[in-house]
Amino acid sequence: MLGLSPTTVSRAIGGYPEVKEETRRRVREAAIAHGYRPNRRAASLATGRAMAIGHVIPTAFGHEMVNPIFADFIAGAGEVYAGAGYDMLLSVVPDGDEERAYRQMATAGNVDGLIVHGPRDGDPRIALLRGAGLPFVVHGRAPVEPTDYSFVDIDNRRAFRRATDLLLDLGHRLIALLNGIETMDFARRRRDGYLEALAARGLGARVDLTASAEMTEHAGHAAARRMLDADSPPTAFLVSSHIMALGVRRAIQDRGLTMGRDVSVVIHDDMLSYLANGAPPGAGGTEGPVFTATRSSVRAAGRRCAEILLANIGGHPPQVVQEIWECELVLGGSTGRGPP
Amino acid sequence: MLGLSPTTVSRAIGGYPEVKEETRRRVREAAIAHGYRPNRRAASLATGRAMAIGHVIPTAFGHEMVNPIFADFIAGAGEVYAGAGYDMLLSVVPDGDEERAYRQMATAGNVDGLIVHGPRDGDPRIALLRGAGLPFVVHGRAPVEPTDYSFVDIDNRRAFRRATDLLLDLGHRLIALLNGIETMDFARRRRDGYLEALAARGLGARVDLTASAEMTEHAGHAAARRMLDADSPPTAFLVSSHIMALGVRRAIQDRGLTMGRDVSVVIHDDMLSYLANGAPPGAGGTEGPVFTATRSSVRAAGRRCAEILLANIGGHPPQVVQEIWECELVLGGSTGRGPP
DNA sequence: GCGCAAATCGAAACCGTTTTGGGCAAGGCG
DNA sequence: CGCCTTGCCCAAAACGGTTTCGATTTGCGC
Repeated sequence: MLGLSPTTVSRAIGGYPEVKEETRRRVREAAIAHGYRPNRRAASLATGRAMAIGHVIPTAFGHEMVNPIFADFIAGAGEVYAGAGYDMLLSVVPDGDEERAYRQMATAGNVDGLIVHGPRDGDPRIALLRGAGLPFVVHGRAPVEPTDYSFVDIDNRRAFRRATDLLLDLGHRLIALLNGIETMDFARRRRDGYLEALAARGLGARVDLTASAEMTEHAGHAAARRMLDADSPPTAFLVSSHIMALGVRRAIQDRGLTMGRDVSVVIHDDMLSYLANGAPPGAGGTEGPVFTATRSSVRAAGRRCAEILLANIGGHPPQVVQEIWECELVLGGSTGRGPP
Repeated sequence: MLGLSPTTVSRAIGGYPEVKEETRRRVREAAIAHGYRPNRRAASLATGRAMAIGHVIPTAFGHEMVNPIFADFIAGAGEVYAGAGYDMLLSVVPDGDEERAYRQMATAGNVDGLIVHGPRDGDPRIALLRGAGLPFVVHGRAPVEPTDYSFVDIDNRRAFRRATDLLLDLGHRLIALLNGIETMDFARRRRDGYLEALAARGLGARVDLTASAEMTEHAGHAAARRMLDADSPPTAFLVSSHIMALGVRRAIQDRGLTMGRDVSVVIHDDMLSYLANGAPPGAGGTEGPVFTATRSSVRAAGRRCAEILLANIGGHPPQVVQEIWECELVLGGSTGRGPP
């Protein structure tokens, strides 16, 4: 249309210096006027870069459950991708097929890198990806101390150690732990922190005061109800997720008890956007946090993982970045002194 | 490696008939032995089909909010894509940039179709996509009666009409509506159903008993609290989302009232996997629903949208499929008789 | 006016597939 | 034996860009 070669058009749009400014302007104008945009697939083929990042999100641990933190994590990562011109490729797979999905993404060459979510015991994915030579960043980390890959994680052990210490300091002795499924690394570490705090005061954990389940409202309710109905019920709960804690609160109220007075609750808060713990930032309220919580934004983690991955893809040599974030400990209305 | 041409390899793997069975076997074995997999981008370029579906998920309505129903919707759609060999391309964009994101996906040719989420007043996206000649399916529908595009929606008006009727039948007269943001089509229709039910009994809506906000726990709490503190507070709440209702329940309990006895609540339940309303299927409990609810699985909607879209892409001629699903009305413990 | 560097552009190769249009041998039929 | 089909395979042309290499023009110093 403009009497120019594909070469020049490509260079004009790509911002290369060897085209006259006026030509570039003409090309740009014609492009927007006619809605022309370079075909991503063809460009990818030519450059060898897919300009896309893959996320594999597992669904179901037996049930049809999708972890609600993904929405926020993905939102965070997505912001970064969008800013850098990358696409996000999502693969939703049943829990067992996960490995196949990773392998497929790695070899089919339609992503330049991967984010690995929630590593588990003896997770085969990391070895697999390292073998495939594809850059990746892990959200969380594998149980054995990793040495040579990038990850972003929170200090789960320390967070739950501090939370347990807080409850102990308040005078609680019967502290229940409502954890996620303990084949997941984060749940394992939280349990360790909990046990460590108890042991430091010469206390042992009572088996009937710990539960490990999917982090749903229902599971929280069921476990809390069972414990509250037993002999010598707990006076405090340590709960691994906000959503689970909603079920705990319901169970407490079912029994005619008041949270924060009769029973204390400390949660871990991922700062999900639709589930602010108290007034969300910017709402301008004076309302404090509902739950006392260890907290760390999963959305920020998504952003950070994406940044690290993109840096690893773009800039050589690939840097190994390992970040372990400290959680904030916020005091809310859900904790009070233990029984005398 | 096998002394075969690319042609034959392509046909062997693609399952075309003009290759000897024994050759096909050799190719297959060599492929898995060496981890060969056809490059998706090159294949896409050659065939003209991207083998990917785009989803644009808006973040923030001013705040940094990502709608929690996306996780489940996407999980449903993802199942279908995976089964058909399609990828899912996600674009997370700030609310205003949505249109640009759609246009980009449409013209860059890296998707074969799109799912449009949550259409709004005078939504430009539909016209835009129709112009681009890209197949799409809308989750929800536009306010003006659509004629020629596919969508899957629930009968929001009827659901809220029935819910309101239920509360009226129970003797409630002061019924509050806690709705989503009413520029969204679904929220508009729910309001219509609510008003229609009131009008049918000669009742008008009190402005101070309706609220329209982001569907967060906090917004639900704030609105319910405000209403409960006012003169002649409502005896029942109609709440547009489960999460919002958690805030309502908290507000009710803050006031020392009991949900289901002092104040009734009816919600709309999207059946999110991590937020089962009562015992999730398969849990084997005898516990009934916590909330009385109109309900419809958003995950099923995701599956259905994906099916329709893939059918439209694969089979010609493109069929327009328009489905309006009826919600189930389930009775839970959150509703009781109104004041005498 | 000449030589040389810089600016500007184009031709052609290439990315890794799929698909079209044969080619060649074997087999069936008259 | 010649012809036609069938079975199996390959060469080459797309697909729509990017990039390398080279050509032509322009600018500048002398």
